[in-house]
Amino acid sequence: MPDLNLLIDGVERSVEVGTTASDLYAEQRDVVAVRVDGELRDLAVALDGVSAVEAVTIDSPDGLSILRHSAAHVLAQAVQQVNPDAKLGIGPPITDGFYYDFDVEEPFTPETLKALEKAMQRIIKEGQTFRRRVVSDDEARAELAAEPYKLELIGLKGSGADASAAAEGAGAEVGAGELTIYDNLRRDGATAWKDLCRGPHLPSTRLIGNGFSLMRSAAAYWRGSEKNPQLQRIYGTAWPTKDELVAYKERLAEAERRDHRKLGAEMDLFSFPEEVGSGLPVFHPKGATIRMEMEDYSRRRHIEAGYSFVNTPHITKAKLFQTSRHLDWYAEGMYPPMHLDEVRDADGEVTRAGQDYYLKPMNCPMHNLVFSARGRSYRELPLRLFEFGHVYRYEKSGVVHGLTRARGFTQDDAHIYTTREQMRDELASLLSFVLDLLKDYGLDDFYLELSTRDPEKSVGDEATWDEATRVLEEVATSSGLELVPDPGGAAFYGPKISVQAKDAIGRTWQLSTIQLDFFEPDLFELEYTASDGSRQRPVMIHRALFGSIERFFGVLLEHYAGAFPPWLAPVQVVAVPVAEPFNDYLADVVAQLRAAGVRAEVDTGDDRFNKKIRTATKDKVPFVLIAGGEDAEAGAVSFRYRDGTQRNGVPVPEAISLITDAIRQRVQV
RNA sequence: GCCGCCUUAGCUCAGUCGGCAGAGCGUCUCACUCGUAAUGAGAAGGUCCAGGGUUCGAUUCCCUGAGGCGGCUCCA
Repeated sequence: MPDLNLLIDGVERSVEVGTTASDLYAEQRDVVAVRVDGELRDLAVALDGVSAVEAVTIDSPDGLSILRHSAAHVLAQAVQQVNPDAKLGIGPPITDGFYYDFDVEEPFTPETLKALEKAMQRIIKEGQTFRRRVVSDDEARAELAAEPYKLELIGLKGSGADASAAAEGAGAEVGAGELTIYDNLRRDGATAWKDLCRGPHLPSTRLIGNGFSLMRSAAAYWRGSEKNPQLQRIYGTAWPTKDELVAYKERLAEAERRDHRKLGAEMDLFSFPEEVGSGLPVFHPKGATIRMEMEDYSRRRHIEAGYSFVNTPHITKAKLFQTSRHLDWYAEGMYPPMHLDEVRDADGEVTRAGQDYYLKPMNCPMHNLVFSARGRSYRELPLRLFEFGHVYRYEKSGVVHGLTRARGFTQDDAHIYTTREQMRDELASLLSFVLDLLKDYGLDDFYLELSTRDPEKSVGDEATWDEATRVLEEVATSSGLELVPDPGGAAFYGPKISVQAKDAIGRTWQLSTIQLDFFEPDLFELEYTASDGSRQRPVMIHRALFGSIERFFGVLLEHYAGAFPPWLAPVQVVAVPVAEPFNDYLADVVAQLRAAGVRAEVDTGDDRFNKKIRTATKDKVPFVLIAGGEDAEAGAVSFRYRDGTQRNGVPVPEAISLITDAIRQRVQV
């Protein structure tokens, strides 16, 4: 009696009434769930009344999320096994893994994580099944009376609010439609554990197998607000196979090897002296050399693109940041003021009022003052003011992170003043300028993000925001790159496009930002004289390309894993004599290289030849030049590259032009 | 800022159940050293993050602070 007709993986078929998806895919072990009429469901779902069903395999994005979400449930079961007093928060899948939040008396330790992993292993081996059960709000409240956080989630859902908006990850618990509880059933049918959950889940815990691992514990605010209590979060990862787990851990290890903080110390590039202060880097000679090259090339390109260079102080009176509204909006992100010039008499009475000076967190107010230093004509626009401007932001102590989140850093900051008519063309050419320049530093995989207005945190009228947003969107779209929306991500004064770049190991970094600003020109009453003699207000574009030089330095350091292309490498050539008698021969070659502007050194130390090769290789020097008797007699040198390949007997003049060409063309070797 | 962990030689890390502090690498010295990733020997190097407390005695235990790490919140 084949009386159900439906599309199965796109093929029209007939099945008996009462057939479930797991009947359908009984032979396919990698199918862990199904999409019925577009909705993800457990394999146990009956197909009555269904018009289309598709398999969800464990290695698909949906399948991986289901695997990880089920692993989170197993973790929670394990935690409550070990500690029955632990209260459950939420436990969603995330990129590469999952987490689960718990309210517990004592935070988790690495030892408890190990014990929990063992407990999870036992649950997995039991082969528990996940059973979905629809409950009413009241039933759920009764069953979960001992779980205060779950009750709160039920309340949120009841209030009609979007649960996923109310708490990141909460959507995985209560979803939008009916409320469901998932029971974990032992093989004898007994309920081992249960959790409020939208599902779907794996058919059996066995599928989590050997591919999971608990990674770390940390505190996290309940429902993501620092006003709420902190729960203890356990992060884990889960993969369909052990091999994939191992590969994932290897990716993490590779990222750790490339960590710019580690490479920065190893390669003697920069440090954060405790005596200076948290988040305030100092650059050592080699690091400063890389910076210099980064900046010099950028300067040259900016000159070619018609920018004017300015220089402004690091510190200014409070008035300037009152005008710019920074003190209204970001005072807590700024270093506290220095109160200067106050005079008191013998009684301690103020006889001359002092005033507050602030370290600058942004350069734009200063650049506005350059604009308004004299009358401006439409003929000067677009006026592009550029500065490597050092700024200071008082980042919270817990967020400071190497060069990527520092308290003092240098923006490659430009402010472009245009007419409204010029704005669109200027933005389009600006975006291609930005992308071209980033490519020259070795990054070439980009996407764009469009950050739009946050009504809670913005100045100005909606119509102006709409216009600005529309123009940015058009420019971004016409670049042909992928455009990802970032609603509410804009600064208070205008929407922005940000360029996200992927590095050598696939991580994305937010680099350049291009920000439209219709409001600061008002605040500073900026004006130019138009062709008809009227006074007009310019539009302002904020633009940082590296974002911060320090941060971009860190990104490049990790991207290249320290092996910079020759033009950026702090030491471009190390000359290694085969034995001491050839020191002078190589000193002469190095002198010629230096005369050609190459950063070259001879290793005249006491180490033996092989050790010198090893040292140069570990220092990631792009060109190692070797000479012994053969080379010296032929007036030649031999190249050894970082990967161990050789090019022997190259005549010195040819070697020099080979090196200088590679530097000039900014190629990697 | 919040939670947890950490801070010992220039670097990476041992160690001391409270009793004069250790290794490898690096540095320095001497000898050795002619073809592509570690020659050997010796030496120097420490307020065991800082301040306070407990103790006959603190690098070790307790408190406070600084700095770092992993998250959370934040990131103009």
